[in-house]
Amino acid sequence: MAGPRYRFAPSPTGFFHVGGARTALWNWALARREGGTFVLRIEDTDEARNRPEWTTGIIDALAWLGISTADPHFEGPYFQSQYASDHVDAAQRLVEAGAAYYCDMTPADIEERSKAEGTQGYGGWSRDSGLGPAPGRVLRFRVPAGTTVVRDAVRGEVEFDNSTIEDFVLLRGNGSPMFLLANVVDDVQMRITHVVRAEEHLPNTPKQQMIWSALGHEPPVWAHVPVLVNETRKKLSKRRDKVALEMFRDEGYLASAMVNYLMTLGWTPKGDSEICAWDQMESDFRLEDVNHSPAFFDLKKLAAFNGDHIRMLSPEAFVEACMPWLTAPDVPYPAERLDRALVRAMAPHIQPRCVTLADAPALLDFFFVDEPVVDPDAWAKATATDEMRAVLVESTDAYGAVAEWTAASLKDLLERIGESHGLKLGKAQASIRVAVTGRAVGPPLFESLEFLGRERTLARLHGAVLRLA
RNA sequence: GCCCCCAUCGUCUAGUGGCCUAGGACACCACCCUUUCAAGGUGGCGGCACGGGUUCGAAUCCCGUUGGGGGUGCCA
Repeated sequence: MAGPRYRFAPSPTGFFHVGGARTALWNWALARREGGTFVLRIEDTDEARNRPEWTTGIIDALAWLGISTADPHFEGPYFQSQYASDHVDAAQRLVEAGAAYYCDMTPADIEERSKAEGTQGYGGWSRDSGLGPAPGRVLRFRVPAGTTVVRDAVRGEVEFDNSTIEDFVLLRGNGSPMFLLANVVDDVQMRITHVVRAEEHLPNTPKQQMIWSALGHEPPVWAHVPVLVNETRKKLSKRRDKVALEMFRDEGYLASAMVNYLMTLGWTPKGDSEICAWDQMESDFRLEDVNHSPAFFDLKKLAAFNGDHIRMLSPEAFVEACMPWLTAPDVPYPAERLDRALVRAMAPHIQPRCVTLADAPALLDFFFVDEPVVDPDAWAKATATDEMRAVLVESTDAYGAVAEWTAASLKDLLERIGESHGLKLGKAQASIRVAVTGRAVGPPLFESLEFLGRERTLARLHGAVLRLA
């Protein structure tokens, strides 16, 4: 496919970082809207190659976000490790062009010498020693005098004085290429036109840009987007923070909500609402509009987005999305007891009560268990007074004799019984609710009773009346 | 140390010299609605880091200070 080529280059670590997810999404939106290509290049290491599940994890996570390998705009995955010989070849060309030289100083040598001279870092001491390649010698880039200007789509022009950049290492003493070199060589070879990545890479960009030039190519369009931070304004880290996308997926966050939240962290869609569909965001997203400052990854706001997106689902789609949670191993009923039609009927009552899909089972499980597990505190509160107990007993009798088993008539009946004891509906329904569902809170009671059915409701009420004695 | 980036309510942001007595969203609080809990509705709390300029006029432009973050490895 012609058009711009955006590359996304994650390194496999066993989980997919939410910050990486946002960068992927922004690249994806751009590549698609501009009729270009999203190039996935896995920056694998030895460890990653021994753990293929790390790579499939990345692909799965991208797919969950809607970044599909089957899409015509998707290209890859490539693996950096496959191109190691190209990296070394490129380094050779740099030597021939005089843009790189060999250096035999070890880190200890450098420290000693800089200490002696009272300077900082490597001073380019081997620049003109004319050393050839040999084991233990590193290849360094000969940083030219002058300044390097990085043209960045989100930050504008960033100028670096080359004298502040030391002659960095291209090839290690054992001949293996450094990340910086490998990265550029791959980008050149894959004809990458746009590099959109996290801000932490900005200080290394002049180095990469110099390699691009030394290799005889125009550098790509750079774009350094702000990092995601935690409440202490530090870069999100796996140790302290919840950063694995997979974890959110497994906890019942909707992909659409995750995508919406991530897209709008550091960028705002045109319209008057930040709750926004993918197509809209894809057509609105501009690097130029991305914020310059780090953004706090706010779990509460994510939760709010998720609730909104759950409510936006059609009842059918909601049921479908909930199924994995409603049939999970830890659910208190056998999975085959789940009544999908019943869930569908209850869906409008369940949706506004879910922050995540994982909340659904607790709102519905009383339908599918033989006997609900009664929360003792809730029971005690709901049967605390003589009036409340009387309501439970009388409504059990009345429900046994009711002609029409509908939410409306059940409500009507209970309302009257409650009034005769000076209780409003809110109080009067409490004991019935706990008796039938086991909990003090849940979906609307009378609708639930209607769907539960006369027989099962009455059985639970009789059991509760017995427990009163 | 040196280099780079950043700075609007607690948080995410709108804002590109007059429309700003700074708008929205999340969170929080109150009230309304109500069949518990939610959802929904209405309202409230709350911010341009500081100091100098430029200008008739600055959240917006410039300089400095302070604060925060990142980079600076034979890590990726």
